[in-house]
Amino acid sequence: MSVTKTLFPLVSVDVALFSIERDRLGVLLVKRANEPELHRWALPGGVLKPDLDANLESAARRVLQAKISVDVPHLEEVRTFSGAERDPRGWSVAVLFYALLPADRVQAVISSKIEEAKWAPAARTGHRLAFDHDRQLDAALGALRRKVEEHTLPLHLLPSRFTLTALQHTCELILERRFDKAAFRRRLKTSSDLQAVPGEFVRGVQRPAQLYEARPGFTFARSSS
Amino acid sequence: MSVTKTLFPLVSVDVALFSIERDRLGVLLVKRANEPELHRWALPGGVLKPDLDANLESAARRVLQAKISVDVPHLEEVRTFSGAERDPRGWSVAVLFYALLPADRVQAVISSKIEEAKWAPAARTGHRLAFDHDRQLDAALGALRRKVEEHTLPLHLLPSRFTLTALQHTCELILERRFDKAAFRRRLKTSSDLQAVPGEFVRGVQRPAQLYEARPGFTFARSSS
DNA sequence: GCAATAGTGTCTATTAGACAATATGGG
DNA sequence: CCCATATTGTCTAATAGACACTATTGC
Repeated sequence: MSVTKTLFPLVSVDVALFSIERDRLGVLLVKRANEPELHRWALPGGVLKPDLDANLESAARRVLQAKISVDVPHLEEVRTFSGAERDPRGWSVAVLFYALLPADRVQAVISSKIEEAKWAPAARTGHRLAFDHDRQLDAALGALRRKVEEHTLPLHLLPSRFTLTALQHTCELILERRFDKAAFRRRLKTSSDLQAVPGEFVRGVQRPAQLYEARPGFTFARSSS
Repeated sequence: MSVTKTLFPLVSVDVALFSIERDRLGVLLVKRANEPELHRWALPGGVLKPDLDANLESAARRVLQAKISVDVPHLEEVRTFSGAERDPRGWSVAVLFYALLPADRVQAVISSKIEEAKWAPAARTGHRLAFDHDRQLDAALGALRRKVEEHTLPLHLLPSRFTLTALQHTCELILERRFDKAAFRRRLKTSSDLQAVPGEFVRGVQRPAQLYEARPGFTFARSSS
């Protein structure tokens, strides 16, 4: 093992990519094609390349592009995972991001994938993931839920135009909890995140439902500084 | 410049150490003793040493110990700052933490310091800090304020025993906003974070004030996962 | 008693949840 | 008309802020 491995940590990014699929909150898993942890399911991730990446967030976008050919509308840092034990290749730092993908682009991801990939229920994947990715997924899901819990709207998980019922249903899938319809809508009325699309409705065997879209400038990111 | 510099990023940790001093929220600044940014005030920080550090949080603790000989009761990751431009030495990743120091240990830090250090008002230091540390301090202060805003008690900024008035005053200094006394105390009564110390009071020219302490197991950390 | 701060009680405005009522298109 | 779902209204409980009141000590 070279000297650099003990003096420089391995820096990588991992991404928990969330979307709504099969009426649940799903996370994208990829099957590892290399040692270590060959053939085990994992969050998409990759090693930072300073010559290619402007910063860690760019690295995360590059990884998603390389593994599953997808551009995501929202990407946010969660936290780091570090130490000598988490990866057998040596002392490593993984910077975890989560990303949101609109539900209407779920199929595109699977069909354009480069490596073997699949959607799994975010809360219970049914696999033991590679490395510390089970903990990472827990942390990413916790971060997403906290945001929605504090009333930030996960609009990036929806098509560009959506009904209030669809939005409520999305929040319910994330938090695994039902909301009261009247209270939910009352809150949205006083929010500046949404605007109705005049004259646009979804029709069915019932009263037409008004379509809404995100106000220009809407962002899921926290008002950090 | 060696090849390693372009293949491996420089990984370092920076710490915004907060405390209450001179009746305000202070942050500890150290004067840089080396190039680059020689003699400029900065957040204490240092390069990760995989042979010494179990993980990034340990690295942050080691840096505080080395620069100002202090052990902090609370340390929490904020986010990363990364890219080729933030440090003239090359592509770098800085992992930012904030730390809380009890007010009764403020003097000890300054007197035991190894490098030149001082406390400055956290919200307006009065300096342009080295590298991107102005942005880092903004982010750390934002993270601390969000926590207090969502009703987490910054008990690590107080002595082990304190009055409710002192606790309220600390919160007010952090958020730069006054609270209503009755509402503040009502909230604390239903919280499980505090317990009265039976028979312990602070006496003065007024009615004695009950002393409180943190319940065993209290933590300022977020219930992440 | 007086000053000073500790600690409590009360009123009101706001908000969330429960639940019911009304609206409107397709068949 | 009937069904299904959209959308709105009402009642109530919980909570936060404003403000005032009472309590207890040193002097």
